[in-house]
Amino acid sequence: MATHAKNFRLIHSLGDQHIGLEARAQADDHLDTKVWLRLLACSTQIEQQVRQMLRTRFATSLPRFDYLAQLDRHPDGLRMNVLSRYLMVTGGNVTGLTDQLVKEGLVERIEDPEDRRSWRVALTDKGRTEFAVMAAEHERWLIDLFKGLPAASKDALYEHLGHLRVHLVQRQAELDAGAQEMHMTQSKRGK
Amino acid sequence: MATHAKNFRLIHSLGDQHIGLEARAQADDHLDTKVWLRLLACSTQIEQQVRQMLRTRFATSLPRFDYLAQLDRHPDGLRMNVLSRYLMVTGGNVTGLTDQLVKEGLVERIEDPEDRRSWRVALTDKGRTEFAVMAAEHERWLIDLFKGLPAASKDALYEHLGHLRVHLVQRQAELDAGAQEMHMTQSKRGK
DNA sequence: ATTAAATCGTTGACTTGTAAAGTAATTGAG
DNA sequence: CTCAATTACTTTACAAGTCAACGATTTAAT
Repeated sequence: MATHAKNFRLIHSLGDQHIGLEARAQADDHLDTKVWLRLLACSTQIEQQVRQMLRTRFATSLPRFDYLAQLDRHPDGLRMNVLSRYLMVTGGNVTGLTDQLVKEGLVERIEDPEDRRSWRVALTDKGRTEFAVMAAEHERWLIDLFKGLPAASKDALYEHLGHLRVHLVQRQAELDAGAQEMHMTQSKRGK
Repeated sequence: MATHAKNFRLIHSLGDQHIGLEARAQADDHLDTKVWLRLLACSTQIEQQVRQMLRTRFATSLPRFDYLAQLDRHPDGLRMNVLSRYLMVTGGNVTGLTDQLVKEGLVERIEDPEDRRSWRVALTDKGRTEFAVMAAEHERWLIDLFKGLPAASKDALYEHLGHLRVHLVQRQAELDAGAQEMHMTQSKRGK
């Protein structure tokens, strides 16, 4: 059957040198590099599928979905500042997304009485309702995507990605601290 | 010391509900969703750092680096078609990147005598030389980034991400086959 | 109390990505 | 052989991200 033949060719190709972004990882690459490329390949592939589904099913995008998801966790709203850190994007980007979502009536900007520079963004009722629908379906997509992967693999991935996450946050903090240190010594040099 | 205090706060916050994109994963989310969000968070975080380094050290970007990396693996060049699949981006995007890299003299378009629709792109000598420098440093960054993560975690990640990758390719093939099937039955409906 | 520095959100110029439509060349069914 | 479908790349319009510079406000050092 055609289906089977195609599957076979694709699966078999995993034994070869070419599997997308990972192609550049070969025997001569360091393990760290190989882990990173494999991580990136998995992430990109899932991302593409989720993006596609959000577009076709809800005429929306992953960044918008992530934005709403963060606000959904914070019924009192978030300062744009904080939101940009959670989303791991720059402030300018959050400004743009906020403009869109406000225009669509899913989100509102609320003045912060304590700091007049600052805005707080929060879901509107409409935003909360629409997000709930999308989130439910989003979860079904993922369950379907992972269906057939052994539970042990999922557990192991969850576990070890957790370690990696902690490690990365630590490294980031070390870097930030180093930059901070450098900045301070530079400031005091004039004394 | 300020450094220590800052580190402590950041690391400690991992026990709380907020660690970036992963914030939206909580107890009520399905394991599959949590694995995905954690994967995405790790991937994004590493990506940001690599992007930053490529920019400050080499005034270039991750997409350009990935593009050159693919060509470096293929001394005879690649059809743009194939390259876009390896990079997991659309053809239009490859056209744009190619234009840039050709203008910068890192890459050349070569006519394909067998198919006049088609181009083959390959590294120039300059491109090959410059890429070698970047690739070496890129690897050092990653080694540094992963330094301190237990080797066992790296191995486990590499292993399990491999399973995930195979699984995703299979699922994708099933989807494609399904779409193909549907397309065929539609075509034959007129018979 | 003054003022320098840091912070908050916005803006603008630019890059990178997508989707959809277009052009040109190739393939294949009848 | 012919013509319809497919394929390869390009183009266009737009979404989403970056960085750097800016005005307004707050913080903090003197």
